[in-house]
Amino acid sequence: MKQQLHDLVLQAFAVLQHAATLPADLETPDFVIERARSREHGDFATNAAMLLARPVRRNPRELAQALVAALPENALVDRVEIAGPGFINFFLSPAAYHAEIGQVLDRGAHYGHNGAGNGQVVGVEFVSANPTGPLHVGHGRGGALGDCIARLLHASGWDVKREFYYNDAGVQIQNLAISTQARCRGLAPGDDGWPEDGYRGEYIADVARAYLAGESVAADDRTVTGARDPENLDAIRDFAVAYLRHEQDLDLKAFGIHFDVYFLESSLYEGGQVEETVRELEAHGHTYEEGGALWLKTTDFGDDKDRVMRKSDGTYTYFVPDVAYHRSKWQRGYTRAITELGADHHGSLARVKAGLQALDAGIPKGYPDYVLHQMVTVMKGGEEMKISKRAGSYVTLRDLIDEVGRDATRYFLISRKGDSHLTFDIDLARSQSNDNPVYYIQYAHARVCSVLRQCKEKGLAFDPGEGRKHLARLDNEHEQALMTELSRYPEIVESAASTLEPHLLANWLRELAQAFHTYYNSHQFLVDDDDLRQARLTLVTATRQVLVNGLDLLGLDAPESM
RNA sequence: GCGCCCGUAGCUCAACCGGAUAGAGCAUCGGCCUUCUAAGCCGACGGUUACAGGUUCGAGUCCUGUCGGGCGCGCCA
Repeated sequence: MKQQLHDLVLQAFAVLQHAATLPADLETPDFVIERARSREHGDFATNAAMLLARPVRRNPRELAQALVAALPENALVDRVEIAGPGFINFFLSPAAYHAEIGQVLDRGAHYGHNGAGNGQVVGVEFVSANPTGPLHVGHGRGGALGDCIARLLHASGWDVKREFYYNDAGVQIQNLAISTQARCRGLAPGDDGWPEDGYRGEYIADVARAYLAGESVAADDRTVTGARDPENLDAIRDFAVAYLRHEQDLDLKAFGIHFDVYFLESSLYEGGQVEETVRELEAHGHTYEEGGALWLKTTDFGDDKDRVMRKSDGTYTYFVPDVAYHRSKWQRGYTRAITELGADHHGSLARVKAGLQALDAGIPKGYPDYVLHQMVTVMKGGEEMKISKRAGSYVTLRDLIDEVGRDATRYFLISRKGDSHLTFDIDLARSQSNDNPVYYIQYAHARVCSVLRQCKEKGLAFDPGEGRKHLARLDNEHEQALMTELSRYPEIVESAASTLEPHLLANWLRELAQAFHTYYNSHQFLVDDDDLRQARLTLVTATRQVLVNGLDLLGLDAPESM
């Protein structure tokens, strides 16, 4: 709808230029078509005339008159009004909405999708937790965000690759190995001989038990069996990494997330890509030696100070493999890359971007797109919840899923903009009542299903193909409100995808559900009047389709009964 | 000290990359079940968008400054 109106205004603009009402060399203003907020302003409005006013030095309302007069006839538009400082308000015809209902039914699961991505490859990296413990709430937020972004981009015509990157070799992994070894020896946190900064969570004891029992765990296409030997640190490390990766896989599965690629940091070293990256940076003259270390001149690319790449002991700082990793994304054909991280890592963004630019490899400026999320505070019984039994020092994703279920967890983590802190209220998320937006939305879907079931049981005729002929019977305010809401869906998907902000969709779904519930309470659908019943059930069927589509983009179920 | 993010109703948060009278939910108060699921609906109350300037037809949104909160500033990851 929006696009069609946009085209109409463009045509009017061209007409005025042709008639010399507007200068022929005038650039088309960057006008927008937007939804009118109140009913009296029609369905859509454009600011085109107000934007023209300045360059041509004429009264905006006068220009609006001219534009309106030049608008081509179109079946979508009933009438056009000029209002306020020069807004052009469009009042759509009922037929415009009926056609949209037809679109919903015809396109089905694809309604709302668009081709913006044009089949290009986009790599979406998210979660990327190191295998040193169960996933925590922050990973959950990143996971829900990344997964929904991936779904939105897929629906927008991108070829999406979901990627999980993890460090399987560094200092933290060594710490994991030592901690597990201590548990193997029967030590507990606080005991003499317990490693300083060792991982204190109870889960480490589980790893040690499994290792000593010689259990086998499968992760990342390989199976590792516990060697039982408490002295073999390498074997312990291998086993612990596999064990915890397996655990994380279970967490992710329970959360409804899958990845196409698991990328190991160690592979960058083994494949020589870290070395290559360093050589390229040196070859392009963006490095220098000082104090026995190798530095990268990241200040040439917007960082606030230069960074050490290779320490004087010969090892690399962590950002070098980060650069090598993102270089590999580019080399693997990801014309676009999205990296989802906790906001506590925002300090590394500038240097990774700088490193990529310093490669002079044709990587676009600004690559990759970073999406950050702020912290999550978990509240329960009016108090902040900080610890879990298994992990000790933090609330795990599994804790949340166990407490409130997968759908509520996903919804609550996705429903707020990433860059503000999130308070996760467990009591609210658990409540199976009108307090809970997840159930509110799903209940709308279940109600539609229930109505359609009853229709069948009562032996009443209903066929969407037939109902489409009678949509003109939908003439009350609640039906109009619902149709208007439905027609917004493609715009919401487009907007959420292009801004990488799934919360727009989460919030809108609530509005759609509300429009449906209001309608449900004010009008009977299963009426005796055949044509009217067919029309109403057709509208309700279209509503169900859009609910299903929207819930799916958030990774939520659409239950048929509740 | 420097950098990034945030500050909107009592609480949790929206506000379509500058638009018209700033919206929801929760909480509080009051109504609606002999009718397709009351996990629902309707209504009321609630605001100087932290503060002060600036930009323009028009600012919660952009710019500057102040205050308050979070995070980051290592030859740690």
